[in-house]
Amino acid sequence: MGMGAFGFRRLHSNRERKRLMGVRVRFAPSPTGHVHIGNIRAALFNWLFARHEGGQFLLRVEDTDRERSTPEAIATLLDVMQWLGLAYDEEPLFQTSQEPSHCRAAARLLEENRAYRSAKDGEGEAIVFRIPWEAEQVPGVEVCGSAELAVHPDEPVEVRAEGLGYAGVSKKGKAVTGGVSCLAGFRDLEVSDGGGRCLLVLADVLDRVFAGDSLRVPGAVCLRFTRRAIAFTDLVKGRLSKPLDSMRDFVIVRSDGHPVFHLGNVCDDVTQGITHIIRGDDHVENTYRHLFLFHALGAEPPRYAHLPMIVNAAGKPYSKRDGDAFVGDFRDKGYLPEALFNYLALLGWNPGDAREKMDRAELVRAFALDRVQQSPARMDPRKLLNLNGQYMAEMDPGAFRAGARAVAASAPWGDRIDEALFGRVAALMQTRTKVYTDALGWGYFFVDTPEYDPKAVRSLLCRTGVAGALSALLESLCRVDFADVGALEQAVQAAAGAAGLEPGSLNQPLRAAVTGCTVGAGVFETLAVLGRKRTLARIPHALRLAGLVPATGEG
RNA sequence: GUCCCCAUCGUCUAGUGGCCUAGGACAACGGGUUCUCAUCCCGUAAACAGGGGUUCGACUCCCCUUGGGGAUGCCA
Repeated sequence: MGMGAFGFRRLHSNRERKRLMGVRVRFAPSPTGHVHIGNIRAALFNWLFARHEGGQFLLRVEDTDRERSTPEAIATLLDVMQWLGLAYDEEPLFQTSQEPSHCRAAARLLEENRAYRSAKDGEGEAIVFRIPWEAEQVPGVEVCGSAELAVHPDEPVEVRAEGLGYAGVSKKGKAVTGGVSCLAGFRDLEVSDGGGRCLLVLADVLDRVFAGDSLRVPGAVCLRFTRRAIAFTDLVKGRLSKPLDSMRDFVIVRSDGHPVFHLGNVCDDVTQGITHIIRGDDHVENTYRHLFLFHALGAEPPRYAHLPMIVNAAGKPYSKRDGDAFVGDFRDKGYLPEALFNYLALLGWNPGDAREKMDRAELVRAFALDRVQQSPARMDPRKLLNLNGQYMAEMDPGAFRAGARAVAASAPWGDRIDEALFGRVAALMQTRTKVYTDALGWGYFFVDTPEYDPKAVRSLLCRTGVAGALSALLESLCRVDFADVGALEQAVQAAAGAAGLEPGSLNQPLRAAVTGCTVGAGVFETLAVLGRKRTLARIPHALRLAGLVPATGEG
């Protein structure tokens, strides 16, 4: 509350802090294939969270896998995001452009002795990040108490700066060689043999070991140490932790000089000022490591929210190789982005009430990470189809027509579409359409002779009295106004009545005769759209097909 | 092997110790409305993985088992 410069500075820094604390999230796909449903769902949750919080949603293209990253994959990624309405703020950051900065960070870590060079398998020297021995300085690291680990005496315990190597004991008493565990996992370590004699006290040799010495301790059966763990509170899973003795130092720069994912990812999160990381829970293991990296880089780690995976019909998580889960395929199959968006939002999240059909604004308003599910979800194509049908039924007729028209263009009859007629058909079919590709079945409106379903022809047209009634109907239809649905209905009912048929019982046979199939919009509306010419031509054609009147030259 | 995570109808889910005789949605099935289909309406079937605790009381808390997934890469 002071005055003058001090007060002003305070105000300024508060504003500055507020700017820095505004929510900034990112979607960080690697463009190595088609974006699948699981990825895009993560993007969507990031987007919803950012919009709900009034924050920023950033895009980062993690294209450091130069072998497999392609410009095409980047293009489809952007395309699909735009289609789904996942607009990002600021310019996308391409990770490869950050490589110099990643390398500088690695150099600094090396200088500060937080990382070291290591040659392995004759691959040259990579830079490896060390889980710090002084781990307690890292927020989230806690002491769990003393721990004991049985080791197999046949294999020596190896102590090196890179970590502790030892063989565990399997249930059957065999030696199981694990990898090397980071030294930081074994505070106060004492190695002892079967007689309980202490073979080694780590503290006594620590300086030597970090200086490069490596020790082999044969005949050990027990490791006694103080266990430490790294913990964090996940916004969806709650408190998560992992003991350090189950971790190992990890490579941050390959021997070819290129930084690896862990370094790049963390550096970019720092430079982009990311406040919340929302990603698939296949990343929780990475988080434990990244927490150490953030600290070593002198940065505050972001909050984390790990989303459960979306699994396929077989119950397996979607992978980049699962072609069938490519988001773009849903567009091609005739789904509406709004519907897919809505459906995906409900996969692993719910608003806490019975609402399901929710538009974007509603989802943004309702979205909260604490209502995200902890268990994996399986995609249900039938529910998506149902939801899509709801959206289609309610959408703007002009938009529906345009969408259906685009799909119809790829039909065999797509090059013979009368636009005015198409408009009438679309209006007629909209409420009963589930996906745009349903329009592929509208061909009978646009071709001279539709394809007839033989079963329908047989079962409907061969009924007693039907052939006669249809022939009689042919006469009266010559005089009916086809624009008058009521008049059409009257004519059909009259023909049925005259033939001694139940009212309405001529409807399905008539439908089969003029459309070739058994389902569709109301038969009189269909007739009206079809028009007199095609109706009059098709009825006798169908009767001939059914063998009810003699063929007259044409097949 | 080790470590981490997860577990309610076929599927998505509600449920935060008594309101649960476990609710909803999609799908399924039956019925009604309608000329068919879709819509709409009514109804039926369908789940707390198993075992131990804790508690007066457990779907809810703890432990174990089982099952699933992830990590354990100089992939991201």
